[in-house]
Amino acid sequence: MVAIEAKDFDIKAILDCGQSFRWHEISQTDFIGVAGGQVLRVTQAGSHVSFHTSQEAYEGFWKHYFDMDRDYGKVKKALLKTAPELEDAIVFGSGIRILNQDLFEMLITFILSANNHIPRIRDLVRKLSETYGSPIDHPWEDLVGKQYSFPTPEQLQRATIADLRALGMGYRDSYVFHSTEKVMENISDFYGLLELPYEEAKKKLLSFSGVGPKVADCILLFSASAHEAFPIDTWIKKTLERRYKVNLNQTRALQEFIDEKFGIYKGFAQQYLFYFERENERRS
DNA sequence: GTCCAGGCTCTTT
DNA sequence: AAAGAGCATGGA
Repeated sequence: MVAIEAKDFDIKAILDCGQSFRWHEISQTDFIGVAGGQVLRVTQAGSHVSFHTSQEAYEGFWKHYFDMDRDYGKVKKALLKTAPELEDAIVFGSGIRILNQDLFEMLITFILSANNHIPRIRDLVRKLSETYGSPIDHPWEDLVGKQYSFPTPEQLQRATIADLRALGMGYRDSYVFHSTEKVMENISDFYGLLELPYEEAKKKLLSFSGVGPKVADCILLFSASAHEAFPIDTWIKKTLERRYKVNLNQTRALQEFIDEKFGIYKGFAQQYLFYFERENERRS
């Protein structure tokens, strides 16, 4: 087990802010989930965070996954400078961190997210993993059952469009199928996206079936540390409209407003706003 | 039954 | 460039 003292770390906020769909909430301070072919349990008591895994696995994978090398105090300070009115959202989501997840997993997951509810996205990702991924041994089966890795491109290529439709993903079946096919044409080129500047990477992602501006931004933000991405979805639209009285139809003007308001850390701003907006609606 | 969801594709102005 | 129709599925 790896125990650390962490600043700016709230496991519930991190795993419940819509960036990952592979975690089980045992309690608000106890989560079990899958990434990188491993199952991890994370428990938290105040600033005391325990990763129930080996030192090697933590250093070699999870530390980067949870973005532990970034100073979120600095991020929040920079955001508050240009957008002081964000304080309520930043305080509320103070422990959010943006995960570094697998690029292919984000591609497929966020294709599935389009025009869909979060619980159903979670369900589809689980079914995909159980059907095409690999089983992983872990000590918490009594709590969360058997766990499976998210399928690799090779594994997912075994699925036909009809297979995918049968899982319940609706019309997104062909998007998933064709995007997987495109990834398989040149896997190293696909993962090379991670090294490209944001604009170039986004342009490439937009050529994938089922990937539009919003989905591309989510993929880049959650797998490529592209914090200049600002995914604009239904929740963010509501927030921007209410807080800033912006005109959502004027795409260019909106983009300029976002750039100026949130600067180079706009991806983090988006996440604080998304979490704040969604959690407050849940309670009301 | 209607509305909507971390929107996209395709067609028409 | 911008706007509109259609889209599988399931929860509210």
